[in-house]
Amino acid sequence: MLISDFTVSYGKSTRQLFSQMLSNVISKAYPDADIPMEKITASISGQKQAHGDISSSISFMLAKKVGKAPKDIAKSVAEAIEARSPIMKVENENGYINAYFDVKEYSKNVLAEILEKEKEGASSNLGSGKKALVEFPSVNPSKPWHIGHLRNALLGDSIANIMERCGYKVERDDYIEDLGLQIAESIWGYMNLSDTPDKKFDQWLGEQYVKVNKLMKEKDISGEINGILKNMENLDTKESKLAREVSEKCVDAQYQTAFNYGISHDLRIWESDIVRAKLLEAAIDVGMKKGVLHKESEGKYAGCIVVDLEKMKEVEMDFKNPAEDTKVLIRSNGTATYSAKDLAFHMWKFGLLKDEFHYSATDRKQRNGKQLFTTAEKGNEGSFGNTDIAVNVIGSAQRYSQLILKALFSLMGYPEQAKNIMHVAYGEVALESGSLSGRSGGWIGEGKSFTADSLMDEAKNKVREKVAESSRKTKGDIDDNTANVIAAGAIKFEFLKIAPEKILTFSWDKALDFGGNSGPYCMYMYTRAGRIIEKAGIGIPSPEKVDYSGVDSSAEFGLIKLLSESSDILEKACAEYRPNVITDYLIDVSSSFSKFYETSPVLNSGKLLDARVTLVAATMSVIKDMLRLLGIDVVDRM
RNA sequence: GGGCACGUGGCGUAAUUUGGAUAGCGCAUCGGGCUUCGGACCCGGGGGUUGCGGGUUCAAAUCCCGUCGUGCCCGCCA
Repeated sequence: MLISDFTVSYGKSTRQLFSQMLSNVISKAYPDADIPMEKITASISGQKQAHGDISSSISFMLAKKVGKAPKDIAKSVAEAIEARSPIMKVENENGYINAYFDVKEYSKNVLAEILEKEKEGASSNLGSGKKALVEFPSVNPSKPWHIGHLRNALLGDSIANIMERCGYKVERDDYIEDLGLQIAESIWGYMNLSDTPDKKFDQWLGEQYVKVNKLMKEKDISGEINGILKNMENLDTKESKLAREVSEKCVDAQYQTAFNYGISHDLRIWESDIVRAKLLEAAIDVGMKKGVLHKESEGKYAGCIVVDLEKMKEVEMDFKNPAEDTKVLIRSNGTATYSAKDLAFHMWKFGLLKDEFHYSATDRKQRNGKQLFTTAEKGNEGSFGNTDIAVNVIGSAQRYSQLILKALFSLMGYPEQAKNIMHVAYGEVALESGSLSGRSGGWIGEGKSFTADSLMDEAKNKVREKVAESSRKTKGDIDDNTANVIAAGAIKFEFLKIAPEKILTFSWDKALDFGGNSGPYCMYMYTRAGRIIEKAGIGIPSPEKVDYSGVDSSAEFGLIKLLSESSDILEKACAEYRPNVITDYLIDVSSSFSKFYETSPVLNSGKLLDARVTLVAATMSVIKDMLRLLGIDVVDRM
């Protein structure tokens, strides 16, 4: 039987085997205890510990039920268990039941599995048969991406990668709000300031936007801007056409940044096309017909279409926030609030409204090689939307509005969809001093600006510096593409290793520190490993034929056990929408590998050569694979 | 006023969702290691009452109650 015939990874199947062994003994010895299988499985701790290779704390739970001491239970259970490969023996210690692996057998199977599935990498069927639509970063088309937008985009991109690997059919969408006030202000500047674009368009536009906002404080131009805003909403006006044109130029410039970072999308969705497709009217219509929304005839909200928040409390338990009991969806002047637009957009996402979009393919190059589509005035039908899960990568500041959205879905009779709106609420990116405000231009900074572009430039400079100072063998030379890959890897890792919900306080020193727990550290271990394989000059032995009986050092077997967890790590990262699960694992694997090669020579290891070369190859495969999930490439030399 | 999130050595963080054996790692600091598979590395030392106070439990960073601090949110802004 091939390793790849296992439906779950070898590491996981070994743990399942242990659960089963425990369950068999326990159900016989303590038939009245009624311990469900899940409890047994949950009692088994991971492989990164000193007591046995895996261990269970189930005796403590049993102790209460059967009125015996945990130690005695553990002893009797451990003695009753019949070992089955790869679990070689089971012992009790302080009430815990510890299993020990057959090192030879376990090593062979783990490495064989990794090398057999080299191309596929870690895998899971968590999402098979389901579609997930991941929306990110949905930046206003009036400025360049700053480091806050970058955090959003990196989270979105890697979550999309992770879900894709878990079997979801993934669509990556970017929602572009080209009809908002910010754009009206930009357009005013575009029409009234005599500047001409002399740099990357998003940068130029963003700086101009800040100028307009300064000007607004000096003289009253808000009337003119409101006039532009109003005209923009009518799609036939020259203001509207200009807004779309300027926005497109800006988004194209933003996507140059995305390209440099290796972030890709499937579809751009324009707010003006949502208006064109009349999604909003359709959504409000549904809401009215279902009696969820109604038009107020008197009082404070006379003339508005609103939803009663008291009703929402019935469907959404967490909904305790609002000070008022009414939420406006359509203003008395007929324009839509953010919540209304969000409702319509999400109904489209779930295929609850007829898809009236026109789609057209762009010729924009993407790093993933896939074609980027856009909604457009004219175009074809497409197979977008119709998702099972909507993953929204949006700042935690918008928790409340995301909650309203979910509650609206519940009220309108879509409880399943409400449950499947996943808000990946990430903490803001803060500066050590000041804020990243777009309006006041905090992102421009003093000296270095806090844009994704300038971060990349700084990181590339740092990479070149590092190469020049430390490398004896690469002659201090590095091509631009390699510098880009390393710089992007460093930045991505740095951002993704912080748990999403935490505030990320940006500092140049930290961002450009390539030592310790960093992307370059993992990449470096990969290149070192590559050189070892190269020098060994025996290719990669077939794991089936390798003799692992010499594997005994804890560093070596520890690494092998760690490698066997990659699919579980993938699944955990996916279920929790937390790429930092993967960065942590990568640090573990990389430092484990580092310890291994410091202590265990490969090239002069005699009989162990085949086994160790195989281990090095498998480690490379896992590092590369996990980095790929984060959107990070490896390099051969650095 | 109400809601949500966060609080872990000097600094940055992991483990909290699913309670388990000695709270893991990086930076900084002190001391070691390149004629031995590339030093963006490794080894060792010092540094923690996991904000505080209670409670539950054989077992609490983790669960419950209270409290303090920080941030965000509660609009006919988006």
